[in-house]
Order: sequence, then structure tokens, then C-alpha cells
Amino acid sequence: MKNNSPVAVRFAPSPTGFFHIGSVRTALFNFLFARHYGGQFVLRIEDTDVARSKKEYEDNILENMRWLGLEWDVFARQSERADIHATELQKLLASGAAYVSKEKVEKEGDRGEVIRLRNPGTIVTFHDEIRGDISVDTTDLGDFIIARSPTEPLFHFSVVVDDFLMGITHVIRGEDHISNTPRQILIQEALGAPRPIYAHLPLILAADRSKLSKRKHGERVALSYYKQAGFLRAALINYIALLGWNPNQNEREIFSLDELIHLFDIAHIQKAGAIFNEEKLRWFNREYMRTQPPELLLQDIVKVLSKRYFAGAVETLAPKIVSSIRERVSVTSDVETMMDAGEFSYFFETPVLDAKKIIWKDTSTETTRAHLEKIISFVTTLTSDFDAEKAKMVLWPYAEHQGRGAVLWPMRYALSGREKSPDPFTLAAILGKEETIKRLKAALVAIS
RNA sequence: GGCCUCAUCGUCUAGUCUGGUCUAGGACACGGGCUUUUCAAGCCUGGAACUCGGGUUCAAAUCCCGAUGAGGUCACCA
Repeated sequence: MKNNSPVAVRFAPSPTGFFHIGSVRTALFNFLFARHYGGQFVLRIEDTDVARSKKEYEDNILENMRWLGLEWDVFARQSERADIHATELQKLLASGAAYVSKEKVEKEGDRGEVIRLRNPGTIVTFHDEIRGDISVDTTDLGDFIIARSPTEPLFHFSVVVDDFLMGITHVIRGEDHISNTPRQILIQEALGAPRPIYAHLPLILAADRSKLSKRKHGERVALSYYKQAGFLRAALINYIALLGWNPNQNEREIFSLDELIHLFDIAHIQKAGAIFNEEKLRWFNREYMRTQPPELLLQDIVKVLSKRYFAGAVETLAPKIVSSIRERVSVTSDVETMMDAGEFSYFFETPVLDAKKIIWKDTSTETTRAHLEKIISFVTTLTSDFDAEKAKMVLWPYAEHQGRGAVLWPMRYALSGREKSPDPFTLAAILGKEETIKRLKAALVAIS
């Protein structure tokens, strides 16, 4: 497993929950670092806690790592390295650096005997690439437990053994591991293992400034939530990379994964935690959506609208409305939100008109009626396959002359029955000549 | 509470190492305006921050000390 690469890093999630944003960031930074230096990126599943680890979670992590494009070079499962851990543990026991200790059983699952590290009780000072030197008096740690039995190592021990034997040169992980580091260094020293270079990343925070957690902050901490909502991987990667790191490229904010790899450095990593802001993520996503071919959004629109409306009607409608929707959404799930708010209902059903709303501001009923009649006569002159541009051409001079609001508002409202909608020309083109005239006449009846 | 870490607009950040060009720059969000009526988008524009207190210095967002505040962590979880 040793290699000649200058650096080797690892992302070591425990499969005890769905891949969440904080883990994504740790994985991303490790990936970026490895690729930047042409080193090795190890994905190691820390599943030594048999009771809490689930295959389902492991699958979720792997699947999402691939989806994000964070390909790893080496894959390992800690549970499959049990023999290695047992061997190393025996060495410590044999040398007296660790010992079997009798315990009183306090809670269910506790053992009568566990293995503790003989703590020399020194002051451990280690260098952190982001924070500088950190010193901790390890006497308060006591002879801490490193294994439940000779074949059941605990987190700190298996991490140190694996990092050592897998040749990990840099440990890049969350700030919540700072307090674990002295303990792990003590184990390294007992094992005679070299000390890797540490870099503790600032945490990604929830709006309340506390660490993002499933229990406190719900589904929005899981990457799959954003994936399902239709966020693009490039937007997610770009946004998360810039949370706690800055490439220092003047004012630029949009970067591809390759550019991030090229630019990545530990020197520009932030020390303070950063709040995850979905609004800004949405902005990134819109930026990336613009670069996507419209066909992709079209497929999503068809999928969403088919849930509620007749598929045949959706098929013919969707291509006509895709460009106007494209301007109004930041993420594809917005399409569903719009549908739930009734946004598209007027394409499928005759709108129910509120007579008062047909009239623009202080325009009189008589004038509005005259405008509507005029609009009908204009529309009548159009060929049945007219588009929005054609409709605008015949109607615009009249609207311009009579007052845009006075003419266009009643038309738009008559066609949509809503205070907010696409412009009247687009509506008319989508609805078609016959339906447009029918709805305009209905408005005329409504205000009579 | 012990230990550890952190501290620039509401949020993400540039600037801090190598003090002066910072009356602190950008982005998101928000306010106002413009645009083919509404909504959105776009463009223009506005408000908005160096946590506080001491030092050092001709000069401090930048260096030092302290206070305060915030977070992390204290398992036979990872």
C-alpha cells in the first residue's frame, strides 16, 4: 500500500449516517489537496463500531462521492483490517505500552476487562498547518482505553494504525478532532509511528452557529437532500470549496473542479467556522444552470408537471414554457414549488377571473372593454401558428399608444387569471389563437 | 465547569504573516431606481463590518497583553 507519491491523504467517514455537508467538505479538501500535489487519495470506511455502522450509509457515501466526482485511489474498510489492528495491539501489550485493565461494568455492553494505554503524561505539542502550534497537557487524559478486547480496537487506535500503515502523510479533518489529536499522538509514539502533518479545518455551521448536525438541523445537512432538489454537482462543489477557503483570485467566485484542484492551498484556509448559507448556494446553482443546455431543464419540467397534469398535454406544453421558467428558477425543485403555488394551472385549466382584477389601476370599465375588444380583433388577424414575437408585433403599437398597463394588464390577467405570470404575448402564443380569444371574450363577459 | 480553538458588513470573504496605498474591497441577501404592464431575471445604485479595553509605534484591521463573546471537546461512538 506504500507508494512513491509525495503526499497521501485520507477521508475516513464512519458509516453511521447519511453523507452530510460537513463530511463533503472534508472529503473535498482532502481530494483537492491530493490532486493538487499529485498524491494519493484514500477513502477509508471507519466501521469498527459494528452496532452503529450500516451498509446503507456506506453505499450512500460512496454513491455521492462518485456523483460529486471525488474519485479515490485506494479504498479500505477498517473492519477488514482487524488482523492488522490485532497484531499492532499485541505489540503494545507485549512491550507494556498498553495493558489489560479490570473494570467495573457500569452500563450494558461494558466489558469486565479493557485495554488501556499507559499514558506517560507529557505535554504534547503538535503543529497544525492552519492554526500553528497547539499544546495540550495529556495527564488529564489518564490511561485512556484503546480497545475493548485484543480483537476489538477503538477509534483512536485503529485510526493511528491505519494512517501509519497506509502511509498517510497529511491528516486533514474537521476542527472537532483537535482534541483527539494529542491522544492519537500518544498512541503513535507508543507504536513508534511517524507523526503525520495535521491540518484541522474550521467547521461548517448552521445558522445558529453550532456544528451542523442531523439531530438539530434536520434533512438539510444531508448531501442527498441537495442532490434530490436538483442542485448541480458543480455548484455544490464550488460553493462548499469556498466555505472556509479562498483561492485569492481577485473577485472571482466561479471555479470548476479542475481549477479548484489547480488553485488549492492550505495557506488560504480560514480559521473560523462558516455558516452554510443556502441562498448563496442557490445563486451558484443558477449561475451553473445558465451554462447547461435547456433540454436538461425541459426533462425536469416534464417530470414535475406530469405528477399533476395529463402527460400528453405536458409533453406539448413543456417545450413552449421552458425558456420562461429558466429565467425564474435557481434550482429544479423550484419548478415543483411553482407548480404547488398554482403557477402553471392556467395552461391546463380555464382561469377563474375576478372582475375587479381585470382592470388596470384607475382605468375605466368602458376603456378596458374597448381595449379587450381591440386585442381580440388583433389576435384574430394572426395566423394560428403565431409566436410571442408575432403577437407582440401586432399588439405593441396599440399598447404603446393607449398605455401599456391599461392594455397589457387586462390581457395578461384575462389569459392567466393571476396577478403574476409570464408576459401576455408569451401566454397567447402558448395558449394558441382559439383559446386566447376564448379567454379574452370571457374577460369581456366578466366585466359587463 | 476543565481543556482546546476562533473573532472584518446579516452571511461568505479580501486585506493580517511582510504595520502606512483601508475615508476597509468583492459576493449573497436586503432597500431604491431603470428595463416591454405583473412576477422573475438583468443593469445601475444605496445602506451595512475591523468585538471591547490597554499597550508598542510617527502610524494598527494588521504586532503584543487582557477582557468579553462564540464554537469544539471531554464514551468500553467515530
